[in-house]
Amino acid sequence: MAEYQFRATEKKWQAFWEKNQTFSASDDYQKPKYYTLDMFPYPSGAGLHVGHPLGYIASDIVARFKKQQGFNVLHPMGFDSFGLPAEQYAIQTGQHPAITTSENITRYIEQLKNIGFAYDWKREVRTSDPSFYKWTQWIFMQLFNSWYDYHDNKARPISVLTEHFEKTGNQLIKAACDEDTADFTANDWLHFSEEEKQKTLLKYRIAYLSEAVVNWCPAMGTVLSNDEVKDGYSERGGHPVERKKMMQWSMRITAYANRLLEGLNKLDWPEPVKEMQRNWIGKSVGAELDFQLAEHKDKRIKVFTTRVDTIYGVTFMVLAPEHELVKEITTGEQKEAVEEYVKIAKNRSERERMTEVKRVSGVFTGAFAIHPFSGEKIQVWIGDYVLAGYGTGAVMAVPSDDERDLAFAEHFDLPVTQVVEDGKIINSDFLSGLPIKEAIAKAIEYVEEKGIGKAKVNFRMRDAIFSRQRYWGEPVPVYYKDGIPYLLEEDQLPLELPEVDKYLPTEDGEPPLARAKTWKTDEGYELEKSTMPGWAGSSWYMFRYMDPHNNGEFVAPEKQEYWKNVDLYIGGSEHATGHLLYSRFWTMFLYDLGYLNVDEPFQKMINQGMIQGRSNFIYRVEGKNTYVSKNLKDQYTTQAIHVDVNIVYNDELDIEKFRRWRSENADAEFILEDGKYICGAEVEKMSKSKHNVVNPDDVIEQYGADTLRLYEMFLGPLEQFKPWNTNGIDGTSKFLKKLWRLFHNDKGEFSLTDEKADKKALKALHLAIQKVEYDIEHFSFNTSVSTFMICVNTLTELKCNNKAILTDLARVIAPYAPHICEELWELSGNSGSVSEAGWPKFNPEFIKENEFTYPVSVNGKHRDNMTFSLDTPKEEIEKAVLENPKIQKWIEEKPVKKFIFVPNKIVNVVV
RNA sequence: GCGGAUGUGGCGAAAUUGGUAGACGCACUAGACUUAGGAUCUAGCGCUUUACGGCAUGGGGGUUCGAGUCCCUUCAUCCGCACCA
Repeated sequence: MAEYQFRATEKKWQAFWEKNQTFSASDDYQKPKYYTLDMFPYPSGAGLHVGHPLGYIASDIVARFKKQQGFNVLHPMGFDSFGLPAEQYAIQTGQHPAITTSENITRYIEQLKNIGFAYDWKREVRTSDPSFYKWTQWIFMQLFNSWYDYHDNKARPISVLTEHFEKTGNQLIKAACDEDTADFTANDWLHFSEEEKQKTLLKYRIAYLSEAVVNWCPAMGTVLSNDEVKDGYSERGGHPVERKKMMQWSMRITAYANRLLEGLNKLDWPEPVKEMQRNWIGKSVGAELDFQLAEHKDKRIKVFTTRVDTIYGVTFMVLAPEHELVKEITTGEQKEAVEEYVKIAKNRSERERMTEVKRVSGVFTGAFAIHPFSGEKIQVWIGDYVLAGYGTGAVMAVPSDDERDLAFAEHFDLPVTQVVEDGKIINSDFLSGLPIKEAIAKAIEYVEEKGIGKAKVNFRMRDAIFSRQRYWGEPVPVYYKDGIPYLLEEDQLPLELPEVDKYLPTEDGEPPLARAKTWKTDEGYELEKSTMPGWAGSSWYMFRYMDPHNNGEFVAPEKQEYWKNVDLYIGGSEHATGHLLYSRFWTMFLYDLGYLNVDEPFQKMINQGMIQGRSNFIYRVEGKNTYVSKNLKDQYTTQAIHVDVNIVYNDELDIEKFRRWRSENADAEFILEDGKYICGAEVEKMSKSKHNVVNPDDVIEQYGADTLRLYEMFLGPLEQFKPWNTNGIDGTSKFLKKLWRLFHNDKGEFSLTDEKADKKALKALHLAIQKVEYDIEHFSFNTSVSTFMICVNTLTELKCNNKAILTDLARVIAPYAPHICEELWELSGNSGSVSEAGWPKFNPEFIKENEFTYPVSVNGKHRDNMTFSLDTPKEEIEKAVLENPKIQKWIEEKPVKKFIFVPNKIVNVVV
């Protein structure tokens, strides 16, 4: 019998789709649109493993399904191709990252095409391509040229701001700006020098230059992330790292904090991701208070608190060691101790300081502050549990009500005053007796009246540092004149990466771009040497797919208006606070300036779980080239060794392949159980060194792309993390063979008839149609595969060869297993792609029952099944049930208390 | 410490509104067929019991005629955030 030839068939249809551009999205604005997108991958040198396509398969199913339903589907793929690995490879080998990256992308595309995705490859984008990053640079220019107006709550051109300055100075403007921005009048502004004007504007620009604290590694000449610093030394190389202030580009994302928070409510996203973003933004409502210092009447310590009501419980204050007042207020006898403490704290990374909760440390500055309410003198300490970067870098300590303050007070024997009892304020003068909420309101009122402080909303989120001292990223389109940054002209974009001799920083610590022969404008001005971070390109790429070849705009307005935003976004939840927040920020910004008609990039999102590796082990008898099977290993002293999972089947080692795997295995000996060598197994991350990487190409070679697609979906719920295990794949492979046989007779000839359709067969088909529609709506792809299996089994049993039913079946399975369904569709006498054949209409008539088999219970325990037609009245059912001897047996002549009858569900007799 | 998730056969899992727990698949067992295949088909497959039954969704308790599902409590595993004032 002719079996299904998956290799030839899959290649045939992949070529067909490519030739006919079956999945190219048209700009047919009459049709309803559907935009489904995968988080684009970074093309790593290792290629795709079997875990990568999980989310891609899910979105591909949705894309194909929507296309069959008549939507104009946009389903593109591209590459996030700037990044560190290519740069590090370049440092080691001298190969230009562009070459490495392009080779990796070629491999990725081959692998992706092999799986048969319905991507519109004509729209592919690469963030490292100058035609793409031209627009990343262009967006940076818009960010530089804008400020955030809190009055209208949107970004506006910087020209509007300068007009304001010319008329009224900066005092009437509610704008997002640096903390230290001084007031000035229109007259002041007019008399500012060019330099002063530009420096002032920098404090307002959304993309701005300012000093930021970074982890600086002098030996490597680079900035390191918190992650790369361990105990004050670089993770790689072990060089000392210091916290250093550097001029860095930043993004004023904090201006958007409220909108980023509010916007979450209208998004159809997984609740945990929204929650993570809410926590990251970290809005807290409270007040900012000024504490006057006892010895320096002109100096004040500003604190932020959410609990003004506990003000009478303040018994001391703590400053971050980096706080600017520390030096000024420290008294002579405390000077040495304070300096010592500051020095130690400086060497500890932010992460360390935040991690070591239990270690209480601090030093008294010798200074006192005056309590603004009671007028008492309270001690001012420094302690590294207070972070310079959050709030004002100082706290009013309320040890009675805050655990950390209490630990500090107990450790240093500082006073504690109880101010809250049973949710009411006590020992607090005019606040005493009030519930917390009312006390907060009253205290803020009082504070504002007295000019001690004001109500304030504080955010945990900080502005995002945008500079990277790296080579393989977008150059920043900025040059410097007299130390002031200016933008290039638009027609100078893209500002392409220069050639450099090495991809390392220079000896004096400048970024790699400083190595370029000329990194200057035509007028001879120095260009910016840092590059943009990885998230720059990925923050707007979803709009580029709408119009990927446009050389005059990042996207044509009419195209963006049609495609709007992404209807369904699929990717990992690890991007919850990075990529997903930055893309929302840039989208809102571009919306404010009128370049987009949506203010959110991704309407709906789901997170696919990661697929982990499943490693296999063999057990080598110590000192010998002998391996013992898993269940006998306890009889020997053994050493577990990772074995390539690709030569193990259902945990049984293929000994012949093992002998060929490595030369030293050729004469290995084996101690078998039941004639087999059984391997151990463990779930670990997929990695080359653990020999547990499964390449989709190998699975496809052996089973076909359709089997891989079905199996990945069948593996379990999409969102769940799960180990890859090839053991179950035979099931889906068998299913496709059965599907093929359904269309063929015993001799293997294709044979369908036009005989009248069997009712049971119609029911089986329509149950499947209904189920698939439901499952795609609910992202429950695994149960759809089960439904297909049930349907095919039923139709096989019924010996169904009705053409109408089976061609409909091919249309229903097509989104999941497109290659085989295309072939069956064609064999059935149709031309063109099954993806253009529409979606079969679900008819509830075919699955309608006229009787129902009820589980009959007594006191909730199932005792029998009874079948009744749907129009049987309740009384008749009750009579029949009570007369059923099997039921009577359990009632035992006790009186019936209640008769519960739920139509189409259950019958329960309570006695 | 805070937050989130998850816990169901030998394994992956299903159960949409509280209504016959374990669909579907893997593995396993027995059988059939055979140009011997990692093929196909049939039957069985949670535990326990000769059987009728009884017991089972991490443990304990509760609500309900009825709980994997709701509530309380507890344990375990995984993930995220972390002195956030």
